[in-house]
Amino acid sequence: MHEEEKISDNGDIVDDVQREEWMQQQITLKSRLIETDDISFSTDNEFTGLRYIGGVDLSFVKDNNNDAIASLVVLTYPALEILYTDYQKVSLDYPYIAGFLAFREVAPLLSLITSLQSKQPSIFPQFIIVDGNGTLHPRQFGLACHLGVLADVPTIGVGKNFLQIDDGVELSMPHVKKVTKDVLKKGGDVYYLKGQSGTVYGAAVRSLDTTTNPIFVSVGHRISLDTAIRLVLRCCKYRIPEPTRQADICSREFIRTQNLEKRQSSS
DNA sequence: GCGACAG
DNA sequence: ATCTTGTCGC
Repeated sequence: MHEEEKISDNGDIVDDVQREEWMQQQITLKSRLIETDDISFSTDNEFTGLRYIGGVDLSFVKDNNNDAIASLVVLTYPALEILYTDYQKVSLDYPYIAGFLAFREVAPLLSLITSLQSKQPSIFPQFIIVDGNGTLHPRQFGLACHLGVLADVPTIGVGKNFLQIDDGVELSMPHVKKVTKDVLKKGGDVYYLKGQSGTVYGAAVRSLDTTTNPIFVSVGHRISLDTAIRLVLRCCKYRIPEPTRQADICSREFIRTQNLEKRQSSS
């Protein structure tokens, strides 16, 4: 019993063949990726014309790796008030594997987006912040890119932890961890994550003066890195930008009420 | 070969 | 991602 496969609770297997196929899909879809501003509002200081911002996230039920709550919220800009929330209980098909997060999470998120599109197109978000990386990825095609391309909507990737990329010591975990603490001294400070090849994958950003740990911002789709960073900073009331923070709160809240119902029905 | 590894 | 209370400080 010696295997290099990852087996999820529902029996699906991810072997080297599957990985290879997924890698090809990422490379193929990447040809459709747009890394420049292709948005319906201005990039001036006020972001004139920007009114609706989306956020997506998944939360998990403890003791169960396959069942999750996917949520989508729409906030107003610049007030950042919640205008719309939707969530869906989903059962995931594949386990989490670094570099292949999209194959686990993209389907339910896409479903929430298309649902909003048909239900209330008038408040459809002008971009969506995704809980996970975009081009800050070994093949420069993380979840935020994947979702952006499939939905054809501008997206920004925001990760809470750094994903190691194989492109020189500059992008090694220890180096980034050190430099990041050294360079990011106040809210709004930015450190570009550039590999030995010269590629800029994304940036470590300090959200606020009051928070030390950076967030990792990268291009998702149809937004340049610098615009993405400016937008994310405008969305930060706390370390995590409001769109994904509210989406996270939304799905956790649902899980909490589910647990309460269980207690009541079993007692 | 061994460890690292978004959520 | 999730398991988890208090606690130190502005």
